[in-house]
Amino acid sequence: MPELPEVETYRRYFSLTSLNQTVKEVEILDATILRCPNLEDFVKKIKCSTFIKTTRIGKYLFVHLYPRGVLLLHFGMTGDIRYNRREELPNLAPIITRHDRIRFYFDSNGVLSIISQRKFARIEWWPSVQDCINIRKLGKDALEIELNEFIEVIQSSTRAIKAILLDQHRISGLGNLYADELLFQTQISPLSSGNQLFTSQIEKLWKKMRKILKIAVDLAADYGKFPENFFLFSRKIEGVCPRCNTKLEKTIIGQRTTIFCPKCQHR
DNA sequence: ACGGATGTTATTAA
DNA sequence: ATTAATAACATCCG
Repeated sequence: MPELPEVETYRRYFSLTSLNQTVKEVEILDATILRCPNLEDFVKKIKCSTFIKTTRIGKYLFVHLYPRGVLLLHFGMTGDIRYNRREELPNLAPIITRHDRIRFYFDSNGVLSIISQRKFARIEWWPSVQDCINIRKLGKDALEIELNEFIEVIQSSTRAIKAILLDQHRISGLGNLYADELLFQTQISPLSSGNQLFTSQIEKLWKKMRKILKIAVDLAADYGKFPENFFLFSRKIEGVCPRCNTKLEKTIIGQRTTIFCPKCQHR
């Protein structure tokens, strides 16, 4: 679900289906994900706008509006988008549409639905992408950050490396699953302090991070198609290390369940 | 029935 | 300023 590769996949889907379309109506099925005090005001900003471009930074998808502003889509723990022709909607099974929260009806006969099962998603209007990044203090995207910046981010912190990787203010895009994947593939303990890692280890992390994310993006974040040596297939609390067969350990870092091999991933 | 889940934010405290 | 711990958000799944 929605870490960087998933959001990039949504972005591509959005671009293929909903770009250069003008919003005729905004349907609010559940306002929770808007976190917006004034729904009318929100609708007014979107209505009659055209979706002209998409940008993704980390787990955030931005949709540029003509004539003004951008729409931020964040999916939280669960979420998706789905495009239909208007006449298809009534015929869709309830299990498909059950968690649709917001719908954009275009002046073509298309409809884009924003799905959020747990309502942890957020949709916000911003004047520009940069305003949003500045105010939310969003870190560089995991596929954009350069090696020297990455080294600086890691080495300037005493925190556990896993907590740094998950901190969207430092690097944006990695979530719990990919952070564990990355640390396993680089054989680095999630408990290692950032400032205690060797530069060579951080360089390895950076290269592997790019590699893993690119593979995932190329496979449209479809786990079923991932290389079979990926850690996520072994990442279970009762699991064993695919490399050495040692029982995997579980701990909590950065408020998130962390699973790693105590033998392969040295501190 | 209860605990946990791929995410973020506010609050509080050290 | 940085870090860490905790709760909250809302729902589904096993």
